[in-house]
Amino acid sequence: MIVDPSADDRLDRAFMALADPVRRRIIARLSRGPATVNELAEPFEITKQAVSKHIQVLEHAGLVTRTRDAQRRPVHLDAAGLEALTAWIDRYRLIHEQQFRNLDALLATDRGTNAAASDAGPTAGPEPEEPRS
Amino acid sequence: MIVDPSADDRLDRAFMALADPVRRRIIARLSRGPATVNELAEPFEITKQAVSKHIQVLEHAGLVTRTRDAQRRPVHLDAAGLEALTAWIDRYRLIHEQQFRNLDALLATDRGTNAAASDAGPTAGPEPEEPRS
DNA sequence: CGTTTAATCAACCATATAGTTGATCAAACA
DNA sequence: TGTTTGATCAACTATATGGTTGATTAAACG
Repeated sequence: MIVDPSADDRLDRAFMALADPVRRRIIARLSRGPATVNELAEPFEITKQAVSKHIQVLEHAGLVTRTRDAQRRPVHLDAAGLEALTAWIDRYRLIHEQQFRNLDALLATDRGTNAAASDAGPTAGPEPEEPRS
Repeated sequence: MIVDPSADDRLDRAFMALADPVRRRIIARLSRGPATVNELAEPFEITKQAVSKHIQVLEHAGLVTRTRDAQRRPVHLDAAGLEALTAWIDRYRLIHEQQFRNLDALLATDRGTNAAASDAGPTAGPEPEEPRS
Protein backbone atom coordinates (compact mmCIF):
# COMPACT_ATOMS: atom_id res chain seq x y z
CA MET A 1 0.00 0.00 0.00
CA ILE A 2 1.52 3.26 -1.16
CA VAL A 3 1.24 6.25 1.19
CA ASP A 4 3.37 8.68 -0.80
CA PRO A 5 1.19 11.51 -2.08
CA SER A 6 4.16 13.26 -3.70
CA ALA A 7 3.14 15.99 -6.10
CA ASP A 8 4.47 13.94 -9.00
CA ASP A 9 2.50 10.85 -8.06
CA ARG A 10 -0.68 12.86 -7.71
CA LEU A 11 -0.20 14.31 -11.19
CA ASP A 12 0.59 10.83 -12.54
CA ARG A 13 -2.63 9.46 -11.19
CA ALA A 14 -4.74 12.43 -12.23
CA PHE A 15 -3.54 12.50 -15.84
CA MET A 16 -3.77 8.72 -16.05
CA ALA A 17 -7.27 8.85 -14.66
CA LEU A 18 -8.40 11.16 -17.45
CA ALA A 19 -6.68 9.06 -20.12
CA ASP A 20 -9.78 6.87 -20.37
CA PRO A 21 -12.98 7.85 -22.18
CA VAL A 22 -15.18 6.11 -19.62
CA ARG A 23 -13.65 8.06 -16.77
CA ARG A 24 -13.86 11.31 -18.72
CA ARG A 25 -17.57 10.69 -19.30
CA ILE A 26 -17.97 10.04 -15.58
CA ILE A 27 -16.31 13.39 -14.84
CA ALA A 28 -18.57 15.06 -17.40
CA ARG A 29 -21.60 13.57 -15.68
CA LEU A 30 -20.40 14.56 -12.23
CA SER A 31 -19.83 18.14 -13.33
CA ARG A 32 -23.62 18.42 -13.26
CA GLY A 33 -23.92 17.09 -9.72
CA PRO A 34 -23.24 14.01 -7.55
CA ALA A 35 -24.38 10.53 -8.60
CA THR A 36 -24.36 6.96 -7.30
CA VAL A 37 -22.36 4.13 -8.82
CA ASN A 38 -25.50 2.63 -10.34
CA GLU A 39 -26.45 5.91 -11.94
CA LEU A 40 -22.96 6.37 -13.29
CA ALA A 41 -22.82 2.82 -14.63
CA GLU A 42 -26.15 3.05 -16.43
CA PRO A 43 -24.96 4.58 -19.76
CA PHE A 44 -22.12 2.05 -20.16
CA GLU A 45 -22.04 -1.47 -21.54
CA ILE A 46 -19.57 -2.66 -18.91
CA THR A 47 -20.37 -4.22 -15.53
CA LYS A 48 -21.04 -2.23 -12.38
CA GLN A 49 -17.85 -3.64 -10.89
CA ALA A 50 -15.80 -2.17 -13.71
CA VAL A 51 -17.40 1.25 -13.15
CA SER A 52 -16.73 0.91 -9.43
CA LYS A 53 -13.06 0.39 -10.24
CA HIS A 54 -13.04 3.44 -12.49
CA ILE A 55 -14.44 5.50 -9.64
CA GLN A 56 -11.74 4.20 -7.32
CA VAL A 57 -9.16 5.32 -9.84
CA LEU A 58 -10.71 8.80 -9.98
CA GLU A 59 -10.89 8.94 -6.19
CA HIS A 60 -7.29 7.83 -5.77
CA ALA A 61 -6.34 10.57 -8.23
CA GLY A 62 -8.05 13.19 -6.10
CA LEU A 63 -10.60 14.05 -8.78
CA VAL A 64 -13.71 12.82 -6.94
CA THR A 65 -14.76 12.09 -3.37
CA ARG A 66 -17.31 9.67 -1.96
CA THR A 67 -19.72 10.28 0.88
CA ARG A 68 -22.19 7.98 2.61
CA ASP A 69 -25.97 8.00 2.41
CA ALA A 70 -27.36 4.76 3.88
CA GLN A 71 -26.28 1.96 1.54
CA ARG A 72 -25.63 4.46 -1.23
CA ARG A 73 -22.18 6.04 -1.78
CA PRO A 74 -22.69 9.20 -3.83
CA VAL A 75 -19.70 10.38 -5.85
CA HIS A 76 -18.86 14.09 -6.02
CA LEU A 77 -16.56 15.95 -8.36
CA ASP A 78 -13.51 17.55 -6.75
CA ALA A 79 -12.86 20.64 -8.84
CA ALA A 80 -9.62 21.38 -6.99
CA GLY A 81 -8.09 18.21 -8.43
CA LEU A 82 -9.00 19.28 -11.93
CA GLU A 83 -7.58 22.71 -11.33
CA ALA A 84 -4.20 21.26 -10.35
CA LEU A 85 -4.01 19.73 -13.81
CA THR A 86 -4.80 22.91 -15.72
CA ALA A 87 -2.28 24.68 -13.50
CA TRP A 88 0.45 22.25 -14.53
CA ILE A 89 -0.36 22.40 -18.24
CA ASP A 90 -0.80 26.16 -18.34
CA ARG A 91 2.52 26.75 -16.61
CA TYR A 92 4.53 25.20 -19.44
CA ARG A 93 2.21 26.36 -22.16
CA LEU A 94 2.66 29.94 -20.99
CA ILE A 95 6.42 29.63 -20.62
CA HIS A 96 6.48 28.39 -24.20
CA GLU A 97 4.45 31.35 -25.41
CA GLN A 98 6.67 33.73 -23.48
CA GLN A 99 9.67 32.26 -25.30
CA PHE A 100 8.02 33.03 -28.60
CA ARG A 101 7.35 36.59 -27.52
CA ASN A 102 11.02 36.88 -26.56
CA LEU A 103 12.03 35.57 -29.99
CA ASP A 104 9.71 38.03 -31.70
CA ALA A 105 11.24 40.88 -29.75
CA LEU A 106 14.74 39.66 -30.66
CA LEU A 107 13.92 39.47 -34.35
CA ALA A 108 12.31 42.92 -34.23
CA THR A 109 15.43 44.67 -32.91
CA ASP A 110 18.25 42.43 -34.19
CA ARG A 111 17.35 41.76 -37.88
CA GLY A 112 18.15 38.01 -38.32
CA THR A 113 21.87 38.64 -37.68
CA ASN A 114 22.85 34.97 -37.03
CA ALA A 115 21.41 31.70 -35.69
CA ALA A 116 17.95 31.76 -34.05
CA ALA A 117 16.44 31.86 -37.54
CA SER A 118 17.50 28.27 -38.36
CA ASP A 119 15.91 25.83 -35.90
CA ALA A 120 17.19 26.92 -32.53
CA GLY A 121 13.68 28.21 -31.98
CA PRO A 122 12.88 30.38 -28.97
CA THR A 123 15.78 31.44 -26.78
CA ALA A 124 17.13 28.43 -24.91
CA GLY A 125 18.75 30.52 -22.17
CA PRO A 126 19.98 29.23 -18.78
CA GLU A 127 18.06 26.59 -16.79
CA PRO A 128 14.82 27.53 -15.04
CA GLU A 129 14.00 23.75 -15.33
CA GLU A 130 11.13 23.44 -12.78
CA PRO A 131 9.45 26.78 -12.07
CA ARG A 132 8.07 25.35 -8.81
CA SER A 133 5.00 27.12 -7.46
CA MET B 1 -1.72 0.84 -37.61
CA ILE B 2 -4.45 3.08 -36.28
CA VAL B 3 -5.60 5.93 -38.51
CA ASP B 4 -8.53 7.13 -36.42
CA PRO B 5 -7.71 10.51 -34.91
CA SER B 6 -11.13 10.76 -33.26
CA ALA B 7 -11.34 13.52 -30.69
CA ASP B 8 -11.66 10.94 -27.93
CA ASP B 9 -8.57 9.03 -29.02
CA ARG B 10 -6.56 12.22 -29.23
CA LEU B 11 -7.56 13.11 -25.67
CA ASP B 12 -6.80 9.56 -24.52
CA ARG B 13 -3.30 9.76 -25.90
CA ALA B 14 -2.64 13.28 -24.67
CA PHE B 15 -3.70 12.63 -21.09
CA MET B 16 -1.91 9.29 -21.08
CA ALA B 17 1.22 10.96 -22.41
CA LEU B 18 1.29 13.37 -19.49
CA ALA B 19 0.66 10.59 -16.95
CA ASP B 20 4.39 9.88 -16.78
CA PRO B 21 6.90 12.03 -14.88
CA VAL B 22 9.61 11.50 -17.49
CA ARG B 23 7.36 12.80 -20.26
CA ARG B 24 6.23 15.72 -18.13
CA ARG B 25 9.85 16.68 -17.52
CA ILE B 26 10.44 16.47 -21.27
CA ILE B 27 7.53 18.84 -21.84
CA ALA B 28 8.91 21.16 -19.16
CA ARG B 29 12.27 21.19 -20.90
CA LEU B 30 10.72 21.77 -24.33
CA SER B 31 8.70 24.71 -23.03
CA ARG B 32 12.04 26.56 -23.02
CA GLY B 33 12.85 25.68 -26.63
CA PRO B 34 13.49 22.71 -28.97
CA ALA B 35 15.99 19.99 -28.10
CA THR B 36 17.44 16.82 -29.60
CA VAL B 37 16.82 13.33 -28.26
CA ASN B 38 20.32 13.19 -26.77
CA GLU B 39 19.82 16.48 -24.99
CA LEU B 40 16.46 15.35 -23.67
CA ALA B 41 17.86 11.99 -22.54
CA GLU B 42 20.82 13.49 -20.67
CA PRO B 43 19.09 14.20 -17.29
CA PHE B 44 17.59 10.70 -17.07
CA GLU B 45 18.99 7.40 -15.88
CA ILE B 46 17.23 5.44 -18.59
CA THR B 47 18.56 4.55 -22.04
CA LYS B 48 18.31 6.80 -25.07
CA GLN B 49 16.00 4.27 -26.68
CA ALA B 50 13.55 4.59 -23.82
CA VAL B 51 13.57 8.38 -24.18
CA SER B 52 13.07 8.00 -27.91
CA LYS B 53 9.96 5.95 -27.20
CA HIS B 54 8.69 8.59 -24.79
CA ILE B 55 9.08 11.19 -27.50
CA GLN B 56 7.15 9.01 -29.93
CA VAL B 57 4.35 8.81 -27.38
CA LEU B 58 4.30 12.60 -27.03
CA GLU B 59 4.39 13.02 -30.81
CA HIS B 60 1.57 10.53 -31.35
CA ALA B 61 -0.42 12.48 -28.75
CA GLY B 62 0.02 15.68 -30.71
CA LEU B 63 2.00 17.39 -27.95
CA VAL B 64 5.33 17.67 -29.80
CA THR B 65 6.58 17.67 -33.39
CA ARG B 66 9.90 16.63 -34.89
CA THR B 67 11.81 18.35 -37.66
CA ARG B 68 15.03 17.42 -39.45
CA ASP B 69 18.45 19.02 -39.17
CA ALA B 70 21.08 16.76 -40.80
CA GLN B 71 21.26 13.62 -38.63
CA ARG B 72 19.63 15.43 -35.76
CA ARG B 73 15.84 15.41 -35.18
CA PRO B 74 14.99 18.35 -32.94
CA VAL B 75 11.81 18.05 -30.93
CA HIS B 76 9.47 21.04 -30.57
CA LEU B 77 6.61 21.62 -28.16
CA ASP B 78 3.15 21.89 -29.74
CA ALA B 79 1.28 24.29 -27.50
CA ALA B 80 -2.00 23.71 -29.34
CA GLY B 81 -2.02 20.13 -28.09
CA LEU B 82 -1.62 21.29 -24.52
CA GLU B 83 -4.36 23.83 -24.95
CA ALA B 84 -6.82 21.15 -26.07
CA LEU B 85 -6.32 19.48 -22.69
CA THR B 86 -6.91 22.59 -20.61
CA ALA B 87 -9.96 23.25 -22.73
CA TRP B 88 -11.41 19.85 -21.88
CA ILE B 89 -10.68 20.12 -18.17
CA ASP B 90 -11.87 23.71 -17.85
CA ARG B 91 -15.15 22.92 -19.56
CA TYR B 92 -16.28 20.54 -16.83
CA ARG B 93 -14.59 22.39 -14.02
CA LEU B 94 -16.50 25.52 -14.98
CA ILE B 95 -19.82 23.72 -15.41
CA HIS B 96 -19.31 22.36 -11.91
CA GLU B 97 -18.63 25.82 -10.50
CA GLN B 98 -21.67 27.18 -12.30
CA GLN B 99 -23.77 24.50 -10.60
CA PHE B 100 -22.52 25.69 -7.24
CA ARG B 101 -23.37 29.27 -8.11
CA ASN B 102 -26.86 28.09 -9.04
CA LEU B 103 -27.17 26.28 -5.72
CA ASP B 104 -26.00 29.34 -3.85
CA ALA B 105 -28.61 31.44 -5.63
CA LEU B 106 -31.26 28.85 -4.79
CA LEU B 107 -30.36 28.79 -1.13
CA ALA B 108 -30.30 32.59 -1.02
CA THR B 109 -33.90 32.97 -2.25
CA ASP B 110 -35.50 29.71 -1.13
CA ARG B 111 -34.35 29.25 2.52
CA GLY B 112 -33.54 25.46 2.75
CA THR B 113 -37.19 24.57 2.12
CA ASN B 114 -36.64 20.88 1.30
CA ALA B 115 -34.01 18.54 -0.24
CA ALA B 116 -30.92 20.13 -1.85
CA ALA B 117 -29.47 20.62 1.62
CA SER B 118 -28.92 16.87 2.22
CA ASP B 119 -26.57 15.40 -0.38
CA ALA B 120 -28.27 16.06 -3.68
CA GLY B 121 -25.58 18.70 -4.19
CA PRO B 122 -25.81 21.21 -7.01
CA THR B 123 -28.92 21.13 -9.18
CA ALA B 124 -28.97 17.94 -11.24
CA GLY B 125 -31.27 19.37 -13.92
CA PRO B 126 -31.87 17.89 -17.39
CA GLU B 127 -29.10 16.43 -19.54
CA PRO B 128 -26.54 18.73 -21.16
CA GLU B 129 -24.24 15.60 -21.14
CA GLU B 130 -21.57 16.65 -23.68
CA PRO B 131 -21.44 20.41 -24.20
CA ARG B 132 -19.67 19.90 -27.54
CA SER B 133 -17.62 22.83 -28.81
C1' DC C 1 35.74 4.46 -48.68
C1' DG C 2 35.66 3.56 -43.28
C1' DT C 3 34.26 5.60 -38.91
C1' DT C 4 31.89 8.36 -35.79
C1' DT C 5 27.49 10.42 -34.31
C1' DA C 6 22.32 10.65 -33.86
C1' DA C 7 18.55 8.14 -33.64
C1' DT C 8 15.42 4.35 -34.59
C1' DC C 9 13.97 -0.62 -35.17
C1' DA C 10 13.23 -5.27 -33.25
C1' DA C 11 12.68 -8.67 -29.89
C1' DC C 12 11.96 -9.55 -25.44
C1' DC C 13 10.59 -9.20 -20.20
C1' DA C 14 8.10 -7.46 -16.12
C1' DT C 15 4.43 -5.09 -14.43
C1' DA C 16 0.06 -2.52 -14.60
C1' DT C 17 -4.51 -1.87 -16.46
C1' DA C 18 -9.39 -2.90 -17.95
C1' DG C 19 -12.42 -6.18 -18.10
C1' DT C 20 -14.83 -10.46 -16.59
C1' DT C 21 -17.48 -13.77 -13.10
C1' DG C 22 -18.70 -15.13 -8.50
C1' DA C 23 -18.78 -14.27 -3.58
C1' DT C 24 -19.31 -11.05 0.22
C1' DC C 25 -20.69 -7.00 3.07
C1' DA C 26 -23.98 -3.68 4.93
C1' DA C 27 -28.02 -1.06 5.30
C1' DA C 28 -33.23 -0.97 4.47
C1' DC C 29 -37.45 -3.23 4.54
C1' DA C 30 -41.14 -6.71 5.25
C1' DT D 1 -35.19 -12.70 11.08
C1' DG D 2 -34.90 -13.12 5.94
C1' DT D 3 -34.66 -10.76 1.64
C1' DT D 4 -33.75 -7.09 -1.42
C1' DT D 5 -30.71 -3.36 -2.87
C1' DG D 6 -26.23 -0.94 -3.53
C1' DA D 7 -21.68 -1.56 -3.80
C1' DT D 8 -17.23 -3.75 -3.00
C1' DC D 9 -13.83 -7.69 -2.70
C1' DA D 10 -11.26 -11.55 -4.83
C1' DA D 11 -9.36 -14.15 -8.39
C1' DC D 12 -8.41 -14.53 -12.98
C1' DT D 13 -7.44 -13.21 -18.18
C1' DA D 14 -5.81 -10.30 -21.97
C1' DT D 15 -3.58 -6.53 -23.47
C1' DA D 16 -0.70 -2.38 -23.10
C1' DT D 17 3.22 -0.01 -21.19
C1' DG D 18 8.06 1.02 -19.83
C1' DG D 19 12.21 -0.74 -19.68
C1' DT D 20 16.20 -3.46 -21.43
C1' DT D 21 19.94 -5.15 -25.06
C1' DG D 22 21.52 -5.67 -29.74
C1' DA D 23 21.24 -4.59 -34.62
C1' DT D 24 20.31 -1.14 -38.21
C1' DT D 25 19.71 3.28 -40.81
C1' DA D 26 21.50 7.73 -42.20
C1' DA D 27 24.15 11.72 -42.38
C1' DA D 28 28.85 13.95 -41.43
C1' DC D 29 33.79 13.62 -41.19
C1' DG D 30 38.57 12.09 -42.18
